[in-house]
Amino acid sequence: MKNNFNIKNFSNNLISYCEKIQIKSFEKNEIITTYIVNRNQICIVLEGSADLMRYDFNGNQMIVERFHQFDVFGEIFYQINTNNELFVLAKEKTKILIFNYDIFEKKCKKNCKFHEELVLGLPNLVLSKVSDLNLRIELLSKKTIRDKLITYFKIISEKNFNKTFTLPLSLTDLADYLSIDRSAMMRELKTLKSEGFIKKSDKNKITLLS
Amino acid sequence: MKNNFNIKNFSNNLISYCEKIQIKSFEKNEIITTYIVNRNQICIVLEGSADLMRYDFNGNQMIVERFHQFDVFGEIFYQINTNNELFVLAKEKTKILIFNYDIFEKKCKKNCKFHEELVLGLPNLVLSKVSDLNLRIELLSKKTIRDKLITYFKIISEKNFNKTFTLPLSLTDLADYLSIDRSAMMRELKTLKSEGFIKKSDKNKITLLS
DNA sequence: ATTATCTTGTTGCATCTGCAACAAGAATAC
DNA sequence: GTATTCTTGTTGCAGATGCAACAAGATAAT
Repeated sequence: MKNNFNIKNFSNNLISYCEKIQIKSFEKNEIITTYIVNRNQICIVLEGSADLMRYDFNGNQMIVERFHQFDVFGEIFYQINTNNELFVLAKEKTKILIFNYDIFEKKCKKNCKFHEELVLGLPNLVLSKVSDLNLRIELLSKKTIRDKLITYFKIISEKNFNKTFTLPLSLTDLADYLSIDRSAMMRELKTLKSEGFIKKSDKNKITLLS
Repeated sequence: MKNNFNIKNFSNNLISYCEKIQIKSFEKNEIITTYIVNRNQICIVLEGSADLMRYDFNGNQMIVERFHQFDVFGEIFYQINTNNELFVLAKEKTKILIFNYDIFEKKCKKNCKFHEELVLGLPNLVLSKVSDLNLRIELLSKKTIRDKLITYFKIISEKNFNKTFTLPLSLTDLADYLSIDRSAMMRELKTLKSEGFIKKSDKNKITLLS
């Protein structure tokens, strides 16, 4: 976006550690962090993926949010405590960049370039996080499954500059993302297909026709 | 939150203008900004309120987001262009702080304190924006109107440290915020009342009983 | 003071959607 | 190579929800 910070290069070039920034590795199903203790912690996924999980008041466990490479997360983004237990679970072997929000205010002793780059680069990551959240809100705000799907497909299609595209999510995950029942989604998908709005080749390859 | 930047004091003390930061006033129904031209513009509501509006593909106009005092907005938060025309409309007499994202990189000529404070303070505003968005996503993700309402009430109640609270929104606006049909919401409200989950005195005063 | 507008409140109805339950194919683990 | 898990696909059904339409009270505008 606006400046040329690139988290990928950044993490690749990370040789000499900054004392305020850690990189930790997690095995599948390990807890990366809980959202009770680490109020000011910010994390960035370097490799792998993780789920933010909640035990809600009925005791069911659900996925609140999914984090993939270069996503930013942390309790600092969840100021309002809904009394739910939130924690982040590694979905696979995962590498996480961990630091505290105070890196904005306090320079590290070495005054390292690494630290400085992160401070400059983080805003962009947060901005793109906001964008993602806004996008999801747009989708969740649509009242029907049909509208959710059509809007989602349009966006993916525009992103790929192509009417035909492979979904970046499994259909199961897509239903979760749109917060709709999977079977109801499959039904609507079938209707959209039969009405000629979309074509569905393979499993997750879709062509917008309208 | 983490540092003691306070946008309220900040804007009150704004006497000598920074060349990179503007304050503009708008009358009711004036267009504050469009989301086509001003890609890197960031705005903060100082007084009044405004709506982010969209003309969607069916031609209907709808409110995408509502901004109140000290809310941050701008096209920069909407990276993915859905080909919709987005613009921000003043709902009343409104005062807006306007600047460009590049204030992060480029200091102004005067090197003024004002500029510096904003750069330090903006991250907090954005973080609380992210919090708000996450909260809304949590609500929108609930599958039933009942769950949306109960979760919303719990949050407001916890925020106010009180089982009894006055809704910060009109019921009409609440339905919009939760993206549900108002009449269906009224129906559910009545059910919740009759089942003893809530008490509803006045119009917008609610007591959680469960 | 009198409109005009906005908000709350209600109902009937059609249909959309979640849920449960199941089956088959694909991918992964051991 | 076989078992296990995950994903896609399908259906019936009951209940939830959106929509349309209306009425009355509250606010705001002139």
